[in-house]
Amino acid sequence: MLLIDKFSSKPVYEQLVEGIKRDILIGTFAEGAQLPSVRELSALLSVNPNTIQKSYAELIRQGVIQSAHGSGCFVKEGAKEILRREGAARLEELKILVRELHLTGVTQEDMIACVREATRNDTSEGGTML
Amino acid sequence: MLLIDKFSSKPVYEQLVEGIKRDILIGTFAEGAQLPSVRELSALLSVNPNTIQKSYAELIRQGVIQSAHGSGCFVKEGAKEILRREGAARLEELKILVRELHLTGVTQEDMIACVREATRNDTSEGGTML
DNA sequence: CAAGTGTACTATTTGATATAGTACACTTAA
DNA sequence: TTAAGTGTACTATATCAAATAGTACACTTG
Repeated sequence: MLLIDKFSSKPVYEQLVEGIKRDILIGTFAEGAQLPSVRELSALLSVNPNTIQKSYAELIRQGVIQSAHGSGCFVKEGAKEILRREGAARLEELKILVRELHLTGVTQEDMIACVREATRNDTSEGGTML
Repeated sequence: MLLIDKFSSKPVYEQLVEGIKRDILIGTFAEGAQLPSVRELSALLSVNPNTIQKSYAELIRQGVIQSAHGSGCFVKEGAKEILRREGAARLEELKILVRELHLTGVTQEDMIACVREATRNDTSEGGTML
């Protein structure tokens, strides 16, 4: 489900980090599962191996995955819980956006309706790539 | 109320554009009012004049302000209406963020509560700078 | 005329991003 | 033991956006 938007303003390595996190949350990559190797993912996405490695290093730094030197990278046990806490912290982002929209005249009702609609269980909506 | 975060990942000129828009919405800069001159704002914010000009040019492009060659830049009549329409279009951003947070386990209720709280008429909360 | 406006240049610097290529240490399975 | 596949660590290079610096010109206002 991993998809890279070559034309996005967001750096590729960042898209990868977010995409893999999403795939962990929705179960595409289960806890304990092995991730694609640096070279494999590089070839699959036509992205430089160094860029893939940078993404993996960032995920390791964040405690979401771990690497076993000669064997591969794996999703850490407890990764989903970490990502959930992270999401809770991002409520602040939501608050800021809501304040901005409110300034422009978007009503509370419109925004609540938007939240309701977005939290319907739509099975669609993409992961990242792979 | 204009504030520039020198360490933000967002470019200074972009912060300026957003900040001035916010100041127009909250009335710090009324429609028809004259904006600070390029050189004045440059000195005030310790930002290069070229950067200020880039921001003004962008605001002109968006139809929010207009310039009178030797006399200054002014907020266009109808600017607030333009910004309101823009805000309505940004509901899509809200939807995307809500979906992301929902994935991480943040509940619909939590987010609705967040919307309610953020749309309380708090007089605080800053503009941009100046 | 003088001071203050916007505007248009060119040049330079800086930092992040990404690519390219090579090399080494480790693990796993044949 | 060997070979192939892992992660990891380098150096070098290219590119691009962003920002600064400096200069110059046309216009408006008093």
